[in-house]
Amino acid sequence: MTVTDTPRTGSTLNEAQREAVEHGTGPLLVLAGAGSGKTRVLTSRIARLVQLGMARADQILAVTFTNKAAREMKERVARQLGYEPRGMWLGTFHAIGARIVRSNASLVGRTPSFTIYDESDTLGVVKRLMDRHRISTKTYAPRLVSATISEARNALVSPKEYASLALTPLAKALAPLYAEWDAAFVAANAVSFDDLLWLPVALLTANADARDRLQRQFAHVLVDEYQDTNRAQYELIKLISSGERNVCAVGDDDQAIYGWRGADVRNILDFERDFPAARVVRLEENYRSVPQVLELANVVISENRERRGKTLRATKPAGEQVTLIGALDDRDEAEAILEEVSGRRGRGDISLGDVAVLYRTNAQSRTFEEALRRHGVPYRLVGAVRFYDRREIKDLVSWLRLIANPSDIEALTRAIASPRRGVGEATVELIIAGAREAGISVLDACVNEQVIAGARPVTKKALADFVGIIRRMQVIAADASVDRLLADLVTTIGFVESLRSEPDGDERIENVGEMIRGAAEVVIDEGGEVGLRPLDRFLQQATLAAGVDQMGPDADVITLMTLHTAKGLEFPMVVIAGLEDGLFPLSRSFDDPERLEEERRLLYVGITRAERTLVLTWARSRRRNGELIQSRLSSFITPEAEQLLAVRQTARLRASARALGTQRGMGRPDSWESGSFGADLPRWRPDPKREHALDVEDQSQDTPSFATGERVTHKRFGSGVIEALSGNGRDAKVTVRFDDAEIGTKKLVIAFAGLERGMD
DNA sequence: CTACTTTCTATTTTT
DNA sequence: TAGAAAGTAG
Repeated sequence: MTVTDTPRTGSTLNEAQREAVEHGTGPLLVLAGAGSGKTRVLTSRIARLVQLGMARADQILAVTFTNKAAREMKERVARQLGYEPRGMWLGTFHAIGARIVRSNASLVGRTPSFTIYDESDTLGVVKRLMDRHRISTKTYAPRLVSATISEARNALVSPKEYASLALTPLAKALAPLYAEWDAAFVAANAVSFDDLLWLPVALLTANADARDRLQRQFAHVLVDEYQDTNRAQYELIKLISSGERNVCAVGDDDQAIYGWRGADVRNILDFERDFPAARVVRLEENYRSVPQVLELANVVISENRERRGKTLRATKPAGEQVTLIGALDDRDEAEAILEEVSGRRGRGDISLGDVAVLYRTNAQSRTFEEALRRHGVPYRLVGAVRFYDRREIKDLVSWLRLIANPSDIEALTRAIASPRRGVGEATVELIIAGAREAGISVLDACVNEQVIAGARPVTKKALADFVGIIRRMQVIAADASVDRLLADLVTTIGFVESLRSEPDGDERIENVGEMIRGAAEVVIDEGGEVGLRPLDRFLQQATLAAGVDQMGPDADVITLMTLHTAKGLEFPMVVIAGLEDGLFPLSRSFDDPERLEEERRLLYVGITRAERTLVLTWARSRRRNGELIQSRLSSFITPEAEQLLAVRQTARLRASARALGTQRGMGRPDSWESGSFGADLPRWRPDPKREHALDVEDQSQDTPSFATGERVTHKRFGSGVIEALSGNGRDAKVTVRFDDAEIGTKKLVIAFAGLERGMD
């Protein structure tokens, strides 16, 4: 597998690419269509700046979204220069943010050994805050609370502003909680993901010295995937670059897929307004995909209204037509995909390593995994379960975190319970509250007589032992390597023994070994940052490295991943599965045009990953959350799009449709009976409005037929959108999300609900 | 305090 | 369906 945008035209740049690379000073926006060589432009530009002496390496800041993209850029710059530049700041937004926070730690109330809290740690903070504010987790789900505050942070809304803007009951309830947000994190000497952006922005806004220093340091700022920047990221870039104004932003508004995380496409749409006199360069020549793929991509994305407008031009010769396969259910879909792959493999067209199966939700991967395992086809699943998310690994990381940062509350609650040592929830809460009141670290609180006065002697003993181990490890951590430290730790706490008695114990023990080995191999890239223990670097690396980054070396195996994860990658053969209304696009986006457009961009991203072969699939019924739901082909496949496709259906879908037809005496066009396998299959045009299988059954039962995404009206609940269908005949049910938020989502038996089509 | 059972509920994407 | 939360027994 290869990564991103490598033009196959040799070493020369095309005219637009050269214009971008050779642009001198002042703001530059590169609108780079998929596969148009944007990484190449970025790296060539950096190399050129350095080579021509326009900037020293340490005067360049280059920001990406993923570690993988950062690593890729680093390698390619080095290759083009012929040596590895020293002192360049090249990393993800979050890594750069962490660096800024660390070098100004005391200004934001932290020490340089602060912990970066991941999502679940942050959720722990939220739960504790909710508890303290007497907000029931039943009224507001902690996840919702966490997401709401995250949204505010990413939009740079301070607790004060939030309180004054609070209108909804949720916002009003949350305002006092958000007011204590910073204190809670300061107490734990921790920082959330969002705060890795928020704190640098706050710091650079308030502190002119720090701002001047960074502005003077960076003569050139380059930003990759600019369309996915959120408010905080945008502001950070502006703050750092307003000195020299040499900003080069590269992105593609058609590939903006992170709106749900606060990204704002307007950042790229309004670039010229934000950076006056900006030069804009468009890269529209695609070096990646066959024209058939690009044509489909163009047709699909042309439905979107909010875009700068750009059409990909193919440079490759014509290839294979894009295929659309309808399947009976998700298992049938997986089998069909395997057939497509093995057929082409048998002909020698592709190898397994050339194939990626992309899907909307992680849950879909299971069916594929089962099918692949059944057939003994090797695969790799990217991104779903991160190594560091495994329980045993998280436990060990918690120990390490507590060694590095004795104030880390979330780490303490985890580490103290693994292995079990007779200290329970009640005692832990006592310690946390005590630490807060006394203004001491949670670790110190464990052995503070006042704090643990109420605990039983056995518990006190257990606590003393626990603290003793951590203190001993702290001494070791001062200069030992992380793998040494880990090995010592694992022995001291008898971790392996404690795992042995558990289910899957062997696998977990195996993972522990892998972690120790991994720690030994972690290349600590100092990047000019000094004065930190190996432990601190290791921990940051562990939390900021996501699934994609752990993608192993190329192997001849099928790759499974979500469409989001696939951004920036390319494969000779791509399968996009689950093209059904309600799944892709997800039902939640049906009534929000902006969300729907984002979903469509996601499909565009998926399509443009394919170099030669693209297969789209959908299943008429699918198991979701333990229930069989019926769907129709995604409305993203418009009639115009469908004209570009070779449409087929699996044998099982045909068989079932025919059976239904005869059984119920429903006639079908003759074309259904012709052909049996392969490319000469009859064309079955699934009319998005009418003919899908559920209709056939339902009509015979005299119950009205509905489809996901359809608008309906209920006598009492008003109008809403159908999210899912389940059961059949008399038991057929619909899940309807009503417009009235108070009513929410309800599951109704069609036969009794008296639903009417459309709005009232 | 822990280990077990039962109940509930919520389902997107991730740095 | 699976994972978390709540409840129960020892």
